[in-house]
Amino acid sequence: MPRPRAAPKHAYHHGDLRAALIDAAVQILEKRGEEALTLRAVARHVGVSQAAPYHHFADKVAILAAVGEEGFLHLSAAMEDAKATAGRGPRDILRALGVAYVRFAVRHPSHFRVMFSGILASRDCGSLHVAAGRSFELLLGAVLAAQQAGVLIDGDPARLALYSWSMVHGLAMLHLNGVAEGPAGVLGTIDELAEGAAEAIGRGLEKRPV
Amino acid sequence: MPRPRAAPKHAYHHGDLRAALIDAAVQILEKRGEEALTLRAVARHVGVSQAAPYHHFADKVAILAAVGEEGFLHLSAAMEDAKATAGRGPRDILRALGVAYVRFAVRHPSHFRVMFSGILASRDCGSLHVAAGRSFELLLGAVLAAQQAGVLIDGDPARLALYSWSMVHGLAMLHLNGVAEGPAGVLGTIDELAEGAAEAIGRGLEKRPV
DNA sequence: TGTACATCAGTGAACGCGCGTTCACTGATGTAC
DNA sequence: TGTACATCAGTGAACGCGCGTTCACTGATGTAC
Repeated sequence: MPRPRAAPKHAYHHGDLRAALIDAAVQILEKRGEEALTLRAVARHVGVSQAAPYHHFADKVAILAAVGEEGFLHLSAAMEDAKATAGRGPRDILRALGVAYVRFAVRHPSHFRVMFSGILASRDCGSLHVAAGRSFELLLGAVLAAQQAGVLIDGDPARLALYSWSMVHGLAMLHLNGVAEGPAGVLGTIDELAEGAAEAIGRGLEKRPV
Repeated sequence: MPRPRAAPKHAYHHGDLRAALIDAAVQILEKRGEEALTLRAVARHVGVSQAAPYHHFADKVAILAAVGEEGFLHLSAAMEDAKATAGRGPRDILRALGVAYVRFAVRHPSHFRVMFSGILASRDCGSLHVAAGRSFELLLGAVLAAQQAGVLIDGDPARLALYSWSMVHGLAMLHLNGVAEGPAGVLGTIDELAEGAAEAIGRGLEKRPV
């Protein structure tokens, strides 16, 4: 995203402090973990006074919600992308969506963790919920299309979508916790595992002749 | 006025403070969430001085690790139980294990969250890792048995176990975040969803004639 | 074009708070003799 | 059986710390005239 104007080096005004604060929050999470995320640390990271963030976020929860929302927006974009470049069939699209989901989680672990840290349970995060809903609807649309094409079993499409989601969400979470490489040993790259998981759930939900 | 001898209602020594502290930690997590879990709050909850926990846990991480370990032990027990009371076939056992996993998560959400909060990544938690490993080996054993019975596809059994695990883990996590009832609408009880998910992954990994 | 002024986005100091942890201590308990 | 004593498991006070948040302020910016 091109910034409108290169800010003078030591301007009193930052230019786009809000975005910088969100970036800083993500970087702190990435490098030092959830415990280390404080509003003061965020302000320090950007090089701004500790009171400055309050001009952009009401409180600490608000900046976390912003990180989560950004995450869901990126996730939706990644899924749209996957859909656009996937193979022809509705099953190819579903598979691609699943793989894209895991890839997103691996590439943006801090966003991902915030997205599912319970922040969704907070009230007054309308735009967060909108962003999250959009991701789910993308998946739901793909399930519906596959059902209409007759390649997926019948039944509540939201339920099938939830199963697909659960599959890749679980893999992503276990991977992020290092457990996919822990007790299970070396099983392959996360991309391979994601492909395999998407294949497995696709197979589990496909319609087949009796 | 002669007072009756004060009954030793409140003994100086607690009896089993360690266990009481773990219980208190779980209850605080349950009622007030992760943020509220402090060693001082735990001590307060038990009615003991704030220094007392240090006779049983080296630091705050240690008590979390203890909660996690307890969780994995309970999970293993629940899985053993499910295995023992499941139907005859190896596929029935796998399904029962999956359902038991989700049930455990729903019934012990605080334990479950701690178990997968990244605590597994901490060093010096030998017994935690042993307990976690045992759960995974239970699942792995069931996968192996099913493969040997010829009802599961070939391939690295650890990988198939990871897929099964991911399926139910994802469902449990999404449910705990309230998202399984959120965008997806009312899809049924979590038990029904767990059955469906276990069925789906079982179907996805089953061996079938070409 | 110049200027007064409202508004915005920062600053720096301060507040009260609860935290993790340590310390010297003391009451309770178990055991050797 | 009684007792001295080591050990254990508590207490209560204190430490330094960093946190979230608020406040009165001030420099920068945009705009109406």
